[in-house]
Amino acid sequence: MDESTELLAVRVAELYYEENKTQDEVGALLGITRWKVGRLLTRAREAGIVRIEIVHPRARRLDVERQLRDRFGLKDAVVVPLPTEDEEVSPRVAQAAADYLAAVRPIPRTLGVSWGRTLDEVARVLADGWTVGVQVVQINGGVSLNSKQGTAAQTAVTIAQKGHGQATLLPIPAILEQVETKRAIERDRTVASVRALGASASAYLYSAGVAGASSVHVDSGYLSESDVDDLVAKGAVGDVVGRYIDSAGEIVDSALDERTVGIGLDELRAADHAIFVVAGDAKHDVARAVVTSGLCSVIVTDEATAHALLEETT
Amino acid sequence: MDESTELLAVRVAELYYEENKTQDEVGALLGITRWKVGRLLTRAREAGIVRIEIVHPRARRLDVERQLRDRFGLKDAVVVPLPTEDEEVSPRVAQAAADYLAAVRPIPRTLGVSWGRTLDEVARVLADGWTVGVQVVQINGGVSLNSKQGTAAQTAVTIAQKGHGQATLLPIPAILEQVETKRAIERDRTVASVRALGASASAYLYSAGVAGASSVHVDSGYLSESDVDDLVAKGAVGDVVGRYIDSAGEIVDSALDERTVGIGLDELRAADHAIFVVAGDAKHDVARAVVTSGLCSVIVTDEATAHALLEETT
DNA sequence: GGGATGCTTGCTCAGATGAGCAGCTGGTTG
DNA sequence: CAACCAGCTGCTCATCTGAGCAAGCATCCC
Repeated sequence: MDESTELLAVRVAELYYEENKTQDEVGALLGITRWKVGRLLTRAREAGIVRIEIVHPRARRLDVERQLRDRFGLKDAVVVPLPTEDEEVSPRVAQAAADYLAAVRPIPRTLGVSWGRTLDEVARVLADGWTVGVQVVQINGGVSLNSKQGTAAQTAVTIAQKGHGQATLLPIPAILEQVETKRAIERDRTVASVRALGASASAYLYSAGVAGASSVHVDSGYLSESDVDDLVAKGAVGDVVGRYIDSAGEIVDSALDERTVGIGLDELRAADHAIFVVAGDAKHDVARAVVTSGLCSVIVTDEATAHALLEETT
Repeated sequence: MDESTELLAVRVAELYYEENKTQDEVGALLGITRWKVGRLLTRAREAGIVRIEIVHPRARRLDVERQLRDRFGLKDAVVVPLPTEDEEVSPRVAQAAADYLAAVRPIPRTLGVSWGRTLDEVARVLADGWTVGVQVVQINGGVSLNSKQGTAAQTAVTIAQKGHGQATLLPIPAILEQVETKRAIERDRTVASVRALGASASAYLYSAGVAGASSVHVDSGYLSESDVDDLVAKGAVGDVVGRYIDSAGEIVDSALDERTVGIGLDELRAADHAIFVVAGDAKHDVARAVVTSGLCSVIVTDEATAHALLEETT
């Protein structure tokens, strides 16, 4: 588009969009036909001279969502735009996840949930009465070894209460010290029944953690910093439902994995609705591992993460 | 608009504007009628959820222009939007002034110009061949007492050359030390004829200076800093074609004014096209004085200045 | 309780708009 | 020099969209 055409397009756009004139009127005013006006408007939009944006905390990026679905064979994707100011992204992603959860059809009777800061936020912003009579099951161990115990249970309970249903907790440590202890616990009738209920869930909601010193597992005392360093050295990028995976989505340390209580990755991969919620720049690598290895069927994330996933050379 | 309506409006806007669906399709997709879709779109635009902006260095703010015209009884107004990044406004305003000048109808045969940094920029960006056979006349004295002599002449000459016409200069100081000298000079046949030509111009193009230590008059040695301080003490807000005015647009110091060579303010007020170009936050006060006292019939400025003018309580 | 009021809804209809087409123009190539 | 191609122009026609209207609905006030 040469300069004079561009300038004309600007004038046309001003009269049409800011002055609310019809294309006919604009044409008469500038001495051109209404068809030319229409064509100039199209070109102005394509050239980005006219920018139409939807400014709302709960807006979504449908084009990016489609790309994610296509590229990774996802059932669905929800991408939230980045806030303009120095606002946080995680509340927006959490809100989007809550909205998505409330809109899942068929309505999940049984919902398997993981825990963590992200899911906590989701539970908090979930609308009261988002469904009726849901059965929420915790899918991985979540009793903390230090002060912050209870948040894992809190997440599941909140989601259940707001869905006018009930929560079934898995009140055991996420990672045990001995394989034998883990096996013994899993043989326990109560625990086994919770695991079975979890396995039968029609939808799962979970997030991921980054492998590093700030991991929740270090924080809550299941792993030492050096344990995590070892995992990273072996290629770990983060954890999903307590299990550490590498960039290909494979278990990094099978011995550790044997001591980890909760749903298996294959169960997630086989699930109808495996809703993966992830926000923030630190989690791009884990997110990529999860998405490329088919660990989720639905992703809820922010635009920056989505672009990071898509930029990867195919 | 309550929350759920707003959320619906966001979804509607996304599908309509980002996915390019028809209102009918959007309605079908969301289970509402197409009329409701249309109404939601209107409300979304009104509520600012959908923001349509025209991003172009030569875009204008027609709504603000209208307000300026109405409020101050101007013949015309050109308002340029503020650049988003840390770009300068003055090139944009200069470009707008050049565009405006080239579009003035009837085409001015004789154009009176002032000088200064702003007009210099206008001259520089003016399109070659913006008109044919124009007669450009300098309307106020412009021989500098120090190094930068020639820029005043340069401005007029450039505008004339690009308009395939010729420039008539006023090669005498802007302000003389003695009233007698000024009178004597004005009696000179050559000077008088230039003044007469200037008075007969069908359009004037000029800017304004801020009264202060950084004034061009101090810079070029016509006035000392203390002279300007005195003027400010007497209420001067700035100068127009070399003459210092107060916020009411009145001459501040008639003795000084008597020593100032060039067109009189009344001649500007009487002119058909008195095009006033002003950019930058520092000049809001002078701009207000010029505009409220009828010194210009056309203003070319930036959005910030325009808003400053309009905010003033009536 | 009854009526008035203001808001929303679905509709008709006219006006606005985009897709597609044939003719034209200007520049390029053999 | 003629043929060709790409891009632009003005047009028809089908579709899309907004204005305006009457009915439905909830709310408020006496």
